[in-house]
Amino acid sequence: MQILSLIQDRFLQALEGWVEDPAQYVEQVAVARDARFGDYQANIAMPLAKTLGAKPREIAEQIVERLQVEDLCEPATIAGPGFINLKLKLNYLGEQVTHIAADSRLSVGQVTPRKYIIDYSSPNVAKPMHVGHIRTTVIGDALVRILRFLGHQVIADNHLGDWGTQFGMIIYGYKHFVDPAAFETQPVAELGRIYRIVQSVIAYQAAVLKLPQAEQKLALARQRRQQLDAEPNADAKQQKKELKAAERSVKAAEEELEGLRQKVEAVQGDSELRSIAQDHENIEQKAQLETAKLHEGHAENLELWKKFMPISITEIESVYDRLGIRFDYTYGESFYQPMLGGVVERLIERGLAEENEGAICVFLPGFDTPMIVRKRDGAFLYATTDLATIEYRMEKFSPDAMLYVVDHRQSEHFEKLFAAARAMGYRDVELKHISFGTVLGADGKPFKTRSGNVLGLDYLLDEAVERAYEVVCDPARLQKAGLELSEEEKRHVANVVGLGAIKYADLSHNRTSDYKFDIAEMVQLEGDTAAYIQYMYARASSILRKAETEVNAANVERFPVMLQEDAERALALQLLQFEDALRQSVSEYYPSVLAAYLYSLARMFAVFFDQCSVLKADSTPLQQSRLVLCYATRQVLSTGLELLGIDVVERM
RNA sequence: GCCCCCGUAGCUCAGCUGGAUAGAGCAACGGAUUUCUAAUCCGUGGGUCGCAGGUUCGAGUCCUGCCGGGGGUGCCA
Repeated sequence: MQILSLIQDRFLQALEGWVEDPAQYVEQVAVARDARFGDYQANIAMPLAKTLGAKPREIAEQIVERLQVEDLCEPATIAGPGFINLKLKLNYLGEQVTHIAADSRLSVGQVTPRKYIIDYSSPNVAKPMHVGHIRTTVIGDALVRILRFLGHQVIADNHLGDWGTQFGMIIYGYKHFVDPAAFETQPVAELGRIYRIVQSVIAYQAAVLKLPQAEQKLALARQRRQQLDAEPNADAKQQKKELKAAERSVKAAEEELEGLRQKVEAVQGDSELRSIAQDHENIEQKAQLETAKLHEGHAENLELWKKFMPISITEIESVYDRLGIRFDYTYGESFYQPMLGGVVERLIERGLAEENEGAICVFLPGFDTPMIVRKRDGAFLYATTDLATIEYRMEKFSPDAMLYVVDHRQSEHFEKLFAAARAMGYRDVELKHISFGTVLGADGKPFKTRSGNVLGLDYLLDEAVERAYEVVCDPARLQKAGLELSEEEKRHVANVVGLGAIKYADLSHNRTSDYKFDIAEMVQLEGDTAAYIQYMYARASSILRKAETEVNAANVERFPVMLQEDAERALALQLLQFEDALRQSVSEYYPSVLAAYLYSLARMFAVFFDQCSVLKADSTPLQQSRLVLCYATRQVLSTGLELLGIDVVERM
């Protein structure tokens, strides 16, 4: 049920043969901004007034005269300068609610299928997953689910970082610091420990080298600021500007210095790390050497890589299992590695790439820096891998679209990548970077612990589930709600609510904005949260369980929907807009549109619940009508949440 | 230097292709409970939509400049 496009079609018919290019005006038909105006509004008389050379209100009258919507709407009204307002008929609304309730697809039509490849999550193997992986994983998963539900063919591809420099670090660490017993019993934890050792020492050694320079930079910045203070410039505006700039560089230098000192302190304050740092000079280069050896096919390193891969992947998969996320393919970087030389050769052959300062570069119009596909030392880069990936995917899957769910910092990379792909001849495929903002901590800076470490994703999920348990399974609350749950059920509910809280907090924000990751807030379970929506689902389920009349998809036709109260009408209208919400959420790939729709639906159900008693309704037909509303709401809520990757429970 | 993104209520954020009096949630205050699960509902207060111009019948939304914040910027991913 695409109610909006249905109404737009009627306007199209009304305008056809009268105005030129009516389609552009029909776009101006939308859901009413304010319910007092009606359900839908058409803002097309004003722009038409100009082209037709008449007064907008007269145009509006003519449109209304030509418009045929008697089967759907009450007579159209004209307001203000020429707004045309429409209100759906009650019996039409009611019939449509019945259709939704009776249909397993909730009256959502099938689209003309396209083939999508969605590239998301893509963690680096052998590095712990952290908060930074939430967005790409959760947004990508939601897009996969929604597109599939609409009838598209979707290939979910996890482009693992399994060939990068982190392996050199682990290989080096394994060769020198492994505790064989620990590796035997707890390989994941031991690899994590090794990785952190090497990473800290690399950061430490780099920091020690940079420290004097950073101190000098700070001193210079302070000096500059003092100078500006002491010698007023004739140009006051210029003076102010320079002073601001000086302030900024002082602040930046202070922060940089502080960061370096923390890295130094992290190692010097730990006797084991301190001695490792002393015994392993230039550990970064040594790790890089191990990476290079791996890439060259060095037997021992390749063996170690093969040994580490399944360990890491098992760990990553355990997180996906918790989150209910599945991929069709996990072709990591290593998969494309044998193709990279060929990609570069083809680029050169076709005149797209050339050597510059020893590197092979693709110069693209509109960019002031080239895309480098082979370094001076012969190594390939991620741009090379990404081009190989596009070639491979086009060859193997010939998709209509490839979406990359990757954070906004890589936008320039994707612009170049797509430009290069176009130059290679891939013109008929939609290539799109689904970029998203940064996850921030309470301080408004990228989410980290005080010590500057990132928190493991597993830990964050545990934390959310634990908090959810405290709130949802608070004994006083359960007693008040009259719920007796076994410990097992409580755990289940906490899990569903906690994981839902994390996913919803992410998905309900516009993906392009940064957002603050605050577990306490998202698991507070009030307001615009997953728990609120899940709660409304549970309440609807509860009513349906208690009702004497069993209402389900197979029998709803027998119970006509009557919409007497405003709350019932508003709920019905919202139910009708489900498909519009789904379509809109994937038109520019914003799952937040669906999240906002579901929250509105849940709110409208709450008002309905408050104002319209179902079990104590005045008559049996009215009760049955309301049961159908509960049933339809319940179905749309659970289906919608499922499309966001969020579960529901029958009682909570 | 150049490029990209952002700036909306005390806080966290919506605001689709320009449309009528800019919306939620949290926090504050006041109401509603012999509850179909009050994690609820109703109400009140709270805004120069960063600033200044411009385009338009109409601008939070589009254009230009400025201020403020963040990110990126040839051999990391």
